[in-house]
Amino acid sequence: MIDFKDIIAKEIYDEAMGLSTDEIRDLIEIPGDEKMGDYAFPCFRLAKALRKAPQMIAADIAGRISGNDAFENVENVNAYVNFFINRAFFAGQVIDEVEEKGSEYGRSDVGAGRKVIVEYSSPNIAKPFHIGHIRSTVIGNAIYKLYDAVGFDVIRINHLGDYGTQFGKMIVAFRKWGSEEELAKDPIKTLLGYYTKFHQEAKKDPSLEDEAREAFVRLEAGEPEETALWKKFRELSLAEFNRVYDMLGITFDSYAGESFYSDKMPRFIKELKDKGLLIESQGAQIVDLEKYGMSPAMITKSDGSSLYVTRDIAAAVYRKETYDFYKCIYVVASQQNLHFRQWKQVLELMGYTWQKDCIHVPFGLVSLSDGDDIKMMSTREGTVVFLEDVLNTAVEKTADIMKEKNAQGIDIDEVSKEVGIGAVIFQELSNNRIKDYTFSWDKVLNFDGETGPYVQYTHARASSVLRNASEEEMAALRSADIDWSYLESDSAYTLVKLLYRVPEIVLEAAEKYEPSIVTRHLVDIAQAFNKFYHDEHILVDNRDEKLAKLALVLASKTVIANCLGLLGIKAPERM
RNA sequence: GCGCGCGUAGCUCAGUGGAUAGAGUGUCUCACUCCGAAUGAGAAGGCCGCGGGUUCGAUCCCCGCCGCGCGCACCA
Repeated sequence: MIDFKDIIAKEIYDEAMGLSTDEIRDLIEIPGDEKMGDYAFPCFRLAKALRKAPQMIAADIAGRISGNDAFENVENVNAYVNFFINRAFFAGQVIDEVEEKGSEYGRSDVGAGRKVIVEYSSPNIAKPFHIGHIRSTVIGNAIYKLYDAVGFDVIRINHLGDYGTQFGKMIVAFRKWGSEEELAKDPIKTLLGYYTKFHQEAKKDPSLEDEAREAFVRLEAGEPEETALWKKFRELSLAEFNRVYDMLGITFDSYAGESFYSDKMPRFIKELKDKGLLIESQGAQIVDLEKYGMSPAMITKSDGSSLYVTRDIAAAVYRKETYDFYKCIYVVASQQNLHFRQWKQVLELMGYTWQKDCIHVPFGLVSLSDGDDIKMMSTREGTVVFLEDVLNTAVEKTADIMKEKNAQGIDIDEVSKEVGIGAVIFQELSNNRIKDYTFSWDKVLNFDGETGPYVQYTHARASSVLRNASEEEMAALRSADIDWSYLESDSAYTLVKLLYRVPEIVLEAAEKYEPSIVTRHLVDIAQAFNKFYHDEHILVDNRDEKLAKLALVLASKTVIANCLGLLGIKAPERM
């Protein structure tokens, strides 16, 4: 694919500037306003070296460059040299490339031969899969797809929260108030009920907390009764989680959660002791991190049982030894920033220099609106919105809209799932992941404007246009020489430029662990396509013009589908 | 109190050390005898939290405030 920045940098290069072509390349900008050209080179930085006003330098450079096929015009405006691309030439280059690569367009192989682990979703067993969990699940899945797209070998791990004192609580609660029949009917809601009750009762009778810790100690020691209960909770929960994962189209390579590491911890506790890092404090074993401005990392509690950090240390080393990863990415809420800093510091102190390849990818908090108040979701308080309910409601609403619009010849059951669930995923991936947000039914069920359904609609619309072309014309798109000069309009050109940038957008999104970069670009493409669609008639009588425009429609459809795929969203042909 | 993050249009959010700071939504208009109106066009809406500093140039980088959120050893 043609690289304009490269061409421009070589044209601009002059020894007296004191800049390498790479440095020049980095200075090249894409102006916000199309009237300023497609690429622009600001000359402010050269003023000192050349001892000339930036405006003069720009004029000199613009005057020097001429006769390059890639550009229609090069001119200077104030201190900028503005480059105008030869539109027909450019459209041909981009559309041919998309046509040739098809579903591979946007992908690359920069990560070839290297392994990346993405840990995401990681819900707590025996607790509801609520709207807060959508973040790690959907962002993590998109990051997996992005890394896969740029060529890495990706291992997806669902680090289930299937261990810890909370299971002591659950076991105690079940023994005191539980019943098998209730549990079988609606496992998670029932378990949540026990859990909530435990916390209510524990306020009155604090000895319950001790009882719970004791139960967890017995679980960790492998006592049969506690282990059997724990296994039951885990199986019932996983079955429910899988229902949601199926709806979202998400799978994992490993469900090795916290419990998986329970028998791997003694080695590290010994190692910490041998390395002189472990100190006893109030009966517990800790690593002092005061030097690093952090509170201590607790490795074992005074009753000898393990903690989160301990299990994460074991998990990290196990993964390094098992997979020899290039990067291990943890998609976990920003609330746990301190935990990850502590944990990385402990690994560093243990001499594991690869801890630098462990990357915490944080995201903001989801809260609930409660009248005028905004509050956190709390499993303990029982104030949660279930993700499954959100997905189902979105699907129902989509089906209603489709019926309203008299969708005929369309499988409403199938498509309403693709669109409804796509809407929820898209919404989740729209903003920078670090932003907090308040869950709102109105927002998640809005399908107008910058939304998933809008992008999918654009895809369906493009598909519809292509259905109106004859088989012979569709075949001609692949074989015939196309006259790209029919794609020189502003709206066609804006669209072509956005298609062109997709591979670099995908790479940037992967490097920044930021799927919203793709989401935003996708919206831009959809907007540009719709503008093109309104501005110009595609199925015109002139065969050459029709073929050129159809080729652009086909390329747009391909790119939209590819990008939706990267986000884990389907691209329906009709809706 | 300390640490981390956030603060841009009424609301939800993009954005970059550079040209006149952009979308969506909401409000008010306009466009379906025409390839899909879940669409497009237009109007209106801004001390880019406040004050310093660095720079030829700061919404962006640095420092200090203010506001909000999260976190700060026997939860995860």
